[in-house]
Amino acid sequence: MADTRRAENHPFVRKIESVALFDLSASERAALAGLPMQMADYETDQDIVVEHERPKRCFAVLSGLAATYKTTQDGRRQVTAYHVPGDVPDFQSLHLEVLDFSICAVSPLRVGFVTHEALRAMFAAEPRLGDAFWRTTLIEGSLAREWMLNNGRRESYPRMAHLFCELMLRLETVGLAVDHSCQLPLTQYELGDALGITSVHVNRILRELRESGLITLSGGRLTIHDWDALAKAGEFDPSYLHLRRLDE
Amino acid sequence: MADTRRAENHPFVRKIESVALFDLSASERAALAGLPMQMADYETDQDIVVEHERPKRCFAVLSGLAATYKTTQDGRRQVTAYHVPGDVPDFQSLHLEVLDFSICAVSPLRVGFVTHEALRAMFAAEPRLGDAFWRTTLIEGSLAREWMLNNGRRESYPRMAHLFCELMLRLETVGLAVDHSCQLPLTQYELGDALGITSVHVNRILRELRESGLITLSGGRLTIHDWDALAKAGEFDPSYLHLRRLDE
DNA sequence: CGGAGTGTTGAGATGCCTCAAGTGAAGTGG
DNA sequence: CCACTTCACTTGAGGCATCTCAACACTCCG
Repeated sequence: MADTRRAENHPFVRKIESVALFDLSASERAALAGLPMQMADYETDQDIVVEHERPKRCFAVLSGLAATYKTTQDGRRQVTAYHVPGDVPDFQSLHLEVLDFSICAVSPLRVGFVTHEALRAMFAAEPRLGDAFWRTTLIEGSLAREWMLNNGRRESYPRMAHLFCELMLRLETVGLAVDHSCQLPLTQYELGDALGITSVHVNRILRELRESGLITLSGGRLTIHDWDALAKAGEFDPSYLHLRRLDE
Repeated sequence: MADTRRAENHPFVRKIESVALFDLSASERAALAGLPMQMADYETDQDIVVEHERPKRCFAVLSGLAATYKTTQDGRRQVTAYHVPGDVPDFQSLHLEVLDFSICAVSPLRVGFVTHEALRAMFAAEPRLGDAFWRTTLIEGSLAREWMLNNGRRESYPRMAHLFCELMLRLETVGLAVDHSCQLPLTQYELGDALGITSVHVNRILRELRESGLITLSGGRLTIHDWDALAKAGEFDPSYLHLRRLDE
């Protein structure tokens, strides 16, 4: 009983259960929970992995927020994804040896490293888990496409509204948001890096959103006061998140 | 001998050989070449699949160019990827049942449909092929991130330069470009949809690129006159394409 | 010959950027 | 406990990249 409970709370088990299209067997659960993980802590703005590295292991976010980003030669930065607890942001390093992005902590961050070797052994023993992890990378691709549409074709007001809807929903699914309110320790500069705009402009749009009564973002906490209005402003349709409960 | 040659020329064999990290065995080659494919032809602007569908099969591009795109509610369009012969643009439908994007022909297009069933059977019999296809979806993810950086953080002149470099290189790897010149039947409107700008602005930037002596694009043909200068203008570093010959 | 789609160019509008100054809160060291 | 620094946030003013609207040219095709 104690073992079962421990497995349920294991980040991998939680993640795969929320993503897989099947119910986990006892042995699959045990395989996930039994993965040898090496813990590590990072402070805000520290990089976990950087572009051009050839990692021999992946990591799972255990607590805190992480961001994948790339930069231009003159140092302009684009965040391409945010990662919440349970995510395995560099999972692709298992198949693409050279990283084409960096990942940094956007808050104090705890991660668990798992060697490629251990993951490959697990997938050999439990092939359905390989499919489930594959699914997670495909969902990340879906988010990327939605970001491209959002950043490419929406002005900054709806763009920001859309991002807040996505983050709130994703944080809710991992229990980090209640009543449309969550910790969101992003600086305005970082928000700009995700939205492709300037921190100055972030500030102005944020004020507009606040004055419209849709949200407040201060002290590292985001609160959505009018979800429906925000979703409408951001043309937010969560189907691209491929959440299981919405699939049925 | 005749069989071997046929297998070599099969689009799946070519694609996987260019992407996989191992050399294909005879049985893997046979499995790929033996996949039952249903051919179909599309005219420019026709959709092959559309958002919210639940396809029971994937398709490979056999000849022509295809584009993945999404639209906002008011009909603004963002192209998120282009697909050259050999690509399997909706491969993810194998694991994500509902499509979150549409794919259309941007030129007369020939595709080959393969049922999910046949693909799954092949992966069960030849697990390494599953890994290789997985790799293709991860490479697509890498392209998506580079596009996000490009569209989010570069102005339209370098942005367009970057896109042309990518397309030329990808078309070269499938033998559709020689001497930095290739068929590229994109309208200026469509280019704008990929770059997140207006067709009017595409026209002006195109003129600048032409007047700088970097490229000409007319009559559906793109020619790069000064590759080094174009790559420099677009800050183009091909490592994100994960081409095998560049990996070593 | 006429119509439709694409490309071209101009002129004015605007969303977002740049630069700059100033506020406020948190942390540090004397 | 108070200067002092630092860093994020805030706001204004002017500039620029890109958009919108509009007219017109060109090519293809029925």
